[in-house]
This record gives sequence, structure tokens and C-alpha cells, in this order.
Amino acid sequence: MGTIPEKLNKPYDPKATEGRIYKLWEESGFFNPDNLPSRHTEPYTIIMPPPNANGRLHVGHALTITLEDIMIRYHRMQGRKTLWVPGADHAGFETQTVYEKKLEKEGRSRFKMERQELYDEIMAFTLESKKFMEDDVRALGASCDWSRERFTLDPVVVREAQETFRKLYRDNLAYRGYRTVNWCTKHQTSLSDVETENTEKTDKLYFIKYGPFTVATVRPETIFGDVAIAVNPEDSRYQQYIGQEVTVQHPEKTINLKVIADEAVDIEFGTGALKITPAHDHNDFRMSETHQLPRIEVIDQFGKLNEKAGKYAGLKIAEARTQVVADLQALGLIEKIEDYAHTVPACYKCSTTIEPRIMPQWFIKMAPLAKRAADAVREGKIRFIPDNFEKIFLYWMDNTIDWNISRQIVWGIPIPALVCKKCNKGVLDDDMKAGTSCPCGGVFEIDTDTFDTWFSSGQWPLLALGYPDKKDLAYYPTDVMETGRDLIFKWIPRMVIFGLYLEGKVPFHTVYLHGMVNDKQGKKMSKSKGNVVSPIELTDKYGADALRIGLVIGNTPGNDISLSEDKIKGYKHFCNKMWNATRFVLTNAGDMTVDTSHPDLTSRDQEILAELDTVIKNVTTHFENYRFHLAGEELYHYFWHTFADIIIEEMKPRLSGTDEASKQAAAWILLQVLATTTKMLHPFVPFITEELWDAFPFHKEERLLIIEAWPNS
RNA sequence: GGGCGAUUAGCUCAGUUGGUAGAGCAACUCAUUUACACUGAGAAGGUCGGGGGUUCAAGUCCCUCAUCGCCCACCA
Repeated sequence: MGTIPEKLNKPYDPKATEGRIYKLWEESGFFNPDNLPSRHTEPYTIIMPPPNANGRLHVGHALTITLEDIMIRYHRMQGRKTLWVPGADHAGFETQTVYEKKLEKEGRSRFKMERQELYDEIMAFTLESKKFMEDDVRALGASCDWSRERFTLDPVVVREAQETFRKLYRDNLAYRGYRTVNWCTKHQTSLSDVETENTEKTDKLYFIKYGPFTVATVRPETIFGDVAIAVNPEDSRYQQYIGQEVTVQHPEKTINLKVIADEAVDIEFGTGALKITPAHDHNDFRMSETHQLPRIEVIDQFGKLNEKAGKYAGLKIAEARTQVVADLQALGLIEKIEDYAHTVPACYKCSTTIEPRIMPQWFIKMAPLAKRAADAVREGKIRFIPDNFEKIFLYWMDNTIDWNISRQIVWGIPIPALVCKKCNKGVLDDDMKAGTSCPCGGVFEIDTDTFDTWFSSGQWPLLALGYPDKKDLAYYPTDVMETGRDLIFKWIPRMVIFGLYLEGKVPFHTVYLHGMVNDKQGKKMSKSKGNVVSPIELTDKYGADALRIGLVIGNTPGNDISLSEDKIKGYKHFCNKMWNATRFVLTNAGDMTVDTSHPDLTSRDQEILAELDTVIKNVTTHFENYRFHLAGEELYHYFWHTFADIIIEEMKPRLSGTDEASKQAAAWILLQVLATTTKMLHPFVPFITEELWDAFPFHKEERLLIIEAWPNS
């Protein structure tokens, strides 16, 4: 009998342990690959998707942190030179909307503030919130290198993101465009396509008598911006009108419209005749390009009709629609009104219906960049887990449209450009001084717009490694990008594109996408439903280890999981089991050592060791194939139902017997199995395993489990 | 309109190359004989959505149908 380490006499207390252990790890320096022992040579790198610095972590972040920490800890034990770069995201539009809500509560508005004043306030708010976010990351046990942490508004990041824009401009891949963009009338900014979400809506479909035609439209209030009527060139009903001008009746006057033929018009829908309003519809805009049609704006940035709408000027869209319809009805021009269910794009933050609006903006020419990215994936340079995301990625890449990167918000990286408000020309700010005259007679002014957040985030794998500084580029390309499956369009493609564009290499060889974390009934968590589970509350209650293993077991890549508090509680019991089994073994194994053979093993002992080898082999294979849920489950099952239930119980008579050799062998076997499983469980439950490891008797010198070697089978 | 995923125990979900169905919770029974009352142990519970096919063997592969969910999309 050895002596039981004092601390094992008390039950495991995560609260008293986790902070202390984390501090021990941080002080050891092993989160930083530069400090790892010499056996760690080949780099293994993960760039942490930088959590938004505008609040606490949610449970989706907890899953990200857990999965990445599992990969990092496993590979660190495997002898890789592991680097996990943490970050904090200023999250442009996201944070600005959070801050606007705060302002609203205080009875203030960003539209009444100076730009700099607003920027400074959001910066102060973000830097304050960032600390809480970082504390949460630590609480989950993330073994990331804090000495390399980066914030997406660090001066060096801002500088390099702007430099990338200049490079794109000079390569003719960034240009000043003037076309319809997605406009949010509430937030007063344009949005890219991935920042809108399609929402089901039932509107009225109005059939309006329009000269010799009847046109079907859901937007009668835009008739003042109509410049043509379009029909399908194959439509036999309308052949005689194609190329002609027809006179149509508006409430206050009659106007003449050209009739054009375009393939895009669906013969079957409505009447097959379509009114064309290029300034307020993406399709119509495209037709205005092919048919050289004028563009008449009738709705302003606040969603109100302008002077072009005559007596309706100043009315909001909905009011104008009602009145225009009433007036048309009075004139006998409404043939019929039908209910019409369709999907319309809405602002993904406030659900306000997107207003297509013509604006001068900076665009990225996507086709050549996307092709290169798609080719890299087709050549197998990036593996998706699960692999069906490859198809989704390629579909998006093959169908991408030019990317609007201008945002009319202050919270972001300024676009380093000058623009002429008269002719909408744009130039780089280092090619010309503000105030220079434009050939058109206007003046070049500083562009007050900021970049779409994903413009800088897309460069993150490089920027997080200090690009273009070469020091850490040995860690590029990184190994795995692990993030939520909702970022398959928003983020992953941009990173592949910029990685190839700036460095000529894909930024990672593997993309691992996890599903969404839903509540225990499988419903999406949302504040309004009140079913949001806080990871930090769960950590406080059950310990970070229980949360971590509960998030991973039963969770397959790409599929959503349902998280219930009861499940986490169940895995706390597992931690309890580990604690007590270790206490029992260490009580009996005293001052033994492992890693050497023992002379008195029975054939049953040999069998146990062989079985353990199989477990090592299975678990290792699962790890290598990103099957963390199976690795965790196998370990859980083996530890509880083989080691604790069978092996320990079998050894009890030998341990209390009088045959000293058999007793020694039994204790040795138990210690051997325990040490091995403790190592393998470490990536999943790092706190309790590190704490237990400290109580093992064979430490010749102080040695942390975090850098122990992964068991060989 | 396209694409993808799911359907397995009462609930939420696992089941890696085809080879005797698993976990957590809930419900049931027992236990405080020195690892575990911050519980532990045990037993119970499933014709794996329907139908067809391949195979010695199918939850797993193929076809088909049904239901649910998600994503994408310029039919106004």
C-alpha cells in the first residue's frame, strides 16, 4: 500500500481546480510552440476563428474551442510543434448593431453622433467586452498561445488589410462599381448577398393595366421608376409590340415606355409582361445594362419616395403602395389582386426587407479569384469534413457574383480610397491627395466607407500569423480550419481566395465544420425564445471537462446537436468515476512505475494489456480521422465498463491477498491501464486529468500531462 | 425550382471499412460489505420510417416512396 495523495481524499472540485491548472499551463509556457521540448519539431497549426469581442461566449463558441483544443492537445502529445493562435474579432456590422441597440436603450442614435465619437465609444466598449470573452476562452481550457493573440483592428492588421485592397486595385480585381446593392433602410448600409437572408412573405400581386399590356407586380409604388416593359422574345402574344413604344397610364399622367424582349422573362408567370424598374430591382438593373435603359431612382435611402413620384413624394414604401393602388383602382387600372407567397431578402440582423438601390461601391471581381480557389479544391488541396461540404463550396464558387465590400458604417477598417461624388470614380488614397480635382469637374474626397468585415476576416489565417512578417509563416499553410457550418459561404471561401491570392497557397488542408448547437428539443437557441444555454453557467455548475466531453460525444461533424443540461450532468458523473478509480488505483499502486515490463504477469494480465493496445489503436485511428465523438465514446466506455467495472473488480482479491508477487503484478497492471487511459482522455477532459496526473507516484521530476507522449500501441 | 441532411429505446442522439444494436436523460429494482451518496450496481426497453434489390450476412450498399428539417436561387 502506498500513500494516497492528500488531495484525492476530497471529492473533485472543478471550481477550485480549473483556474489553478490553467495558470500552471500558462506559466509552463507550453501553449507557445517556441517553448516545447525538442522532440516537438513538425508544426501543427490551427487559427482560432476569432470570437466576436462584443460579448460573452455562446455555446457554439464552446464547441469550437473544445474541438480545436482536442486537436491541439492530441497533436502536442504526438510530438507536433503545436500552435493555436487566438484572436478577437471587432466584427464590424455585428458589433455596430449591438452597440446601436445599447444606444437606443439610452435614447441615443448613431445618426446624431460624430463619426469619431461613435468609433471611440464602440472601441472602448469592445475592448472592455474583449476581456470577458478571453476569460471565457480560458475557462474552457483552451491551450492557445496568448502571446500571439491578435485583434482584428490591431494597427498591423488594419495596415495589411488595406494593403491587400491596394494590391487588388492595382491588379484590376477591385473596382468602383455603380449598380444596385442590398440596402438596409434601418441600418443605413449596403450588405453583401451572404449578409441577407431569404424570408417567406405573402404579398399582394397586382395585375395592372399598362397600355396594351397587363403587368403583374408586387411593387406598384415603383411605377414612377419604370423605363420599359419586357416580354420574352418567344412569346407569341406580344410579338407585334417588341421594339415599339407604348403609352401607359400613371395616376397623374401618361408616359411612353419602350417594349423590350429578354430571355429572362418567364412566359408562364403572371401575364408574361414585366415592368422594368432598373433602380430598384437587381434583375431589372441587369436588363438595363443589356438594353441600355435609363435608371430612374424613386426611393431614397430611408425607404421613402422622392420627388420623381409626384404627389407621393415623402411617403414610406408601404403607404405609397396603398395610395398608388387606390388611385389606380379609381382609374380602373387594377385588373385583379392575388395573394402571392414568395421569398424576399431581408437584413440578417433586423429582418428589414432589403431595398435594392443603386449606389457607387467598391467591388471585388470574383470570377478569376473564385476559379483559382475552386481549382485548388478540385485538385484535392483542401479536404472537407464532412465531405459533402465540398460540393456546397464548389457550387457557390462556380456561381459567385462580384462582392460588394463597401459598408456605410464607422466600425471597421477604412477603405484607403478617394472618391468623386460627382462621377463616382474612385482611386487609391496613396495615388492622389484629397481635394484634388476630378476631370469631371468634381473633387476627390476621402471615402468614408469601411470594409465588409469578411474582407479582413478572409485574410485572417495570414494576418493572424503576422503576415507579411516571415517569422511565423513557417506555420503557414495551417492544418485545420474548424468552424460552424454556417460559415461555409461567409468565411471559408474568402480565406481560400485570399490565401491563394496573397501567398499562393491554400490557407489550410482541412476544413472541419461542426453543426449548430440547439436546445435539448433540437430547437435553435435564441434570446427571444429564452432557450439559450450559457457555456459559462454550465462550466460553473458541472466543470469545464463535463461540458467539453458532453459537447463532443454524440456529435458528428456537420450535423446539429441538441444540448441538454442533463447530458452535461451525466458526463460530470464520468469525471467522478475517473476521480474515484484513480484514487483506488493510486492507493494500491503506491510508488510503482510504469513504462517498464513486469516479471509476474498472468496470462489474464497479458490479455488486459493486449486489449488496452486495441483501445489505443482504435482511439488513435479515430483521432487521425477526425472522429472525435467515437474516440471519446470508446474511451468513456472502456474506462467505465471495462477498466472500472471489470478489471478493477477482478484485481481486488489479488490486491488484498497474501501472494506478494501477484499483488504487485495486479497493482502494476492497474497503474499501467490507468496511466494510459488518463493520457488518452486528456484532450477531452484536460483539467481533471492534469490534476490526477500530478498525484501519480512515478514522477521523477515535475512533469505536466499536457506534454506527455501519446501512448503507443 | 435546385441541393443537402435526417428518420434507430419514452426523449435527445451515436453506430469508422457490411459481421450478435449503443450512450445520456426519464422510468423500474436493488445497494451504504474500505474507489465512487457530488452516488453505485442491475435488469428492462428497439420487426433501426415504408417497400424493393445486392450479399452467406444490411441500421450500414443500391433503387423507390413518405415525412421532417436546413441551405441556395434574379418567376416580377
